[in-house]
Amino acid sequence: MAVMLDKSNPEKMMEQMREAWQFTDPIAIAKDEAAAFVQKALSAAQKDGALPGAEAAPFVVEQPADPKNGDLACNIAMVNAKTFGMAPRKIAEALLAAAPPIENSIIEKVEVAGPGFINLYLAQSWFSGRVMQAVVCGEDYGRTHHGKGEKVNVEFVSANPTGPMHLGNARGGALGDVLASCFDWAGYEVEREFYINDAGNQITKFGKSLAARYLQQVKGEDAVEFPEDGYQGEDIKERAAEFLAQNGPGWAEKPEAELEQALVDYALPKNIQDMQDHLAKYRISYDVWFRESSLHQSGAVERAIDKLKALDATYEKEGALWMKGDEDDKDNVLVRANGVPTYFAADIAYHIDKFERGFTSLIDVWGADHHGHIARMQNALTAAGYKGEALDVVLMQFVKLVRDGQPVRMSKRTGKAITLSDLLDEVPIDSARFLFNMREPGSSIEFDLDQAVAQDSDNPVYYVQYAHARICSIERALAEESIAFEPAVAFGGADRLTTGEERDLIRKVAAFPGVLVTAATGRNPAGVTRYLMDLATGFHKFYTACHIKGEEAPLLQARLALALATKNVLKNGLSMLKVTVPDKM
RNA sequence: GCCUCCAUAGUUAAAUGGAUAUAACGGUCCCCUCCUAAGGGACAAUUAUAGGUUCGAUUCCUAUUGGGGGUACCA
Repeated sequence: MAVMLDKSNPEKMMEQMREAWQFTDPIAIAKDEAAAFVQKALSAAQKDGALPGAEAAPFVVEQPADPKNGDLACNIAMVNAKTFGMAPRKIAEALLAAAPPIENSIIEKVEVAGPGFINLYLAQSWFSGRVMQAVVCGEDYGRTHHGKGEKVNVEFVSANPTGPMHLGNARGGALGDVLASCFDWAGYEVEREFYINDAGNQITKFGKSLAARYLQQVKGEDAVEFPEDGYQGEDIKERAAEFLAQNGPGWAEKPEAELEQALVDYALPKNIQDMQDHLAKYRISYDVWFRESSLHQSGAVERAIDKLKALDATYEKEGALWMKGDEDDKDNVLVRANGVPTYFAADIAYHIDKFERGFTSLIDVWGADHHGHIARMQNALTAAGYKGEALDVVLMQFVKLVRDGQPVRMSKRTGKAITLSDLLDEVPIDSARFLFNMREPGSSIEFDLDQAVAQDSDNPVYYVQYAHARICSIERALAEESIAFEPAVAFGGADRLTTGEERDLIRKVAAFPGVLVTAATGRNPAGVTRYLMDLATGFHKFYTACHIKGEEAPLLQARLALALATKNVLKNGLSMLKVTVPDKM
């Protein structure tokens, strides 16, 4: 990280910094340096006999929750109390006695603390560097090469095209889309995908439901019985009515199968178009819309079944073809006794297709009700000769809508179950996307409508956006006094950023790239929203404690640099969430 | 029954096995002569129960209690 900077030429200096720091995770680098420092101390202490020669247990360097315990802390002494047969504090002291010099390193001070932690304090130059890094890297700040370009497929929403999308799809949409962004920023090559279930049982049921509604509208409500397991929704009636208006009542005389097919051919593209429109309004655009029907047409489903047969993973019983389960997992039907493959069989073929398209990691965002499907999918993929564990399912718990503290089930306007489209009519997109990503996928959400529509600080998204608007406001106030940002002066003055508020904010700014890596690898974008709220808090505290306008040049420029660094992080973070980034509020 | 996820302030939620368990909302107060008070600050309040592993457990293991989900030739 040592860079020879040309301070006489600000442009060149910025370029040099960018080259040195772009796509790096400063916290990860600092941890590595700290670990190397401890490792050297260990070798030296063992060599001169201060510590026994036994092989040391693995240790970690982490960021303490409270900065008064250092910027970084190492637990090596505690984990080796047994291996070395010594008290942790004694081990830590022996290590520090043998430690290499810290001059010209990012470490400023090291001490033994608490039960035997080695606490490391980072040098002011490290803090200054982090401010400048976030400024010069601009809209790329936060991006890393962590994923090394690995191909990741994120499939989410994949709602049935037989009706409108519901609240679970709203959560899945926000979650999957932002998770995909996290992979992108963390250096993976990611594709967003929607799987359209345009084949199989539910389409048959769709056709029968449409036909029954059509015939009811032609012949009268009581003349035709509606199928018991049919789709009850109003949208089915509406589609049937549209078809009737366009094609007349003549279809009532045709064979039922023909009528059903005609209705599906009419309604399915409309429903798919609606889903695409609503998701686009929700700021989601997919790279691939994959049709289940294409797997049946191309023979991929048959090929998948043949493959499993050939590998002896199946057996026949009572006229059906069964897939053998794992020890804990039950056996499942692949091909029904009537010769029709199950959804499960098509899904196996679908995931094999993803592998064959070159993805090494498959992420599926599913509702919690699909939980039982995970193990059998992974087993089936393994049985078919693929890496079953490369399929990673993010299970999402349910959404409960709440207004005035009371659960809401139906829309006031339509009197029907609330759809994604209803929600977006009522709640700002910014709110919805942010709030659905505040909770971890595994915990159920109480989505508070009052909070989501609130235009004040009750709404977390405004709190974060306000921090950005405040920084823009500072820039405007400075511009009125004809003060512009001067990087060289800022860099020179950055060693004055030593107050608690300034240092806390710098630590948070430096954490951004690592937060995105953790969100991607942990499949948990909630880390990003929480981080942004934390960053906004850090900025608001800095804003209250440290003035910019009116200070003398070096300090003013250094603090302005910190504000601009924060602005870049807020902007990049909110953009990832596809939340708007206002200059003024 | 079996499988699985969950249980933390009044409420909703944080905490890669670490130091005094952290925030928001709600409650009671305080701060605009100052770059936006959509902000900042103070106070009170929490790990379901019983064991175990560990130098150290909200976190891991076992049991119990209480919730969600699954357990179809549905998707």
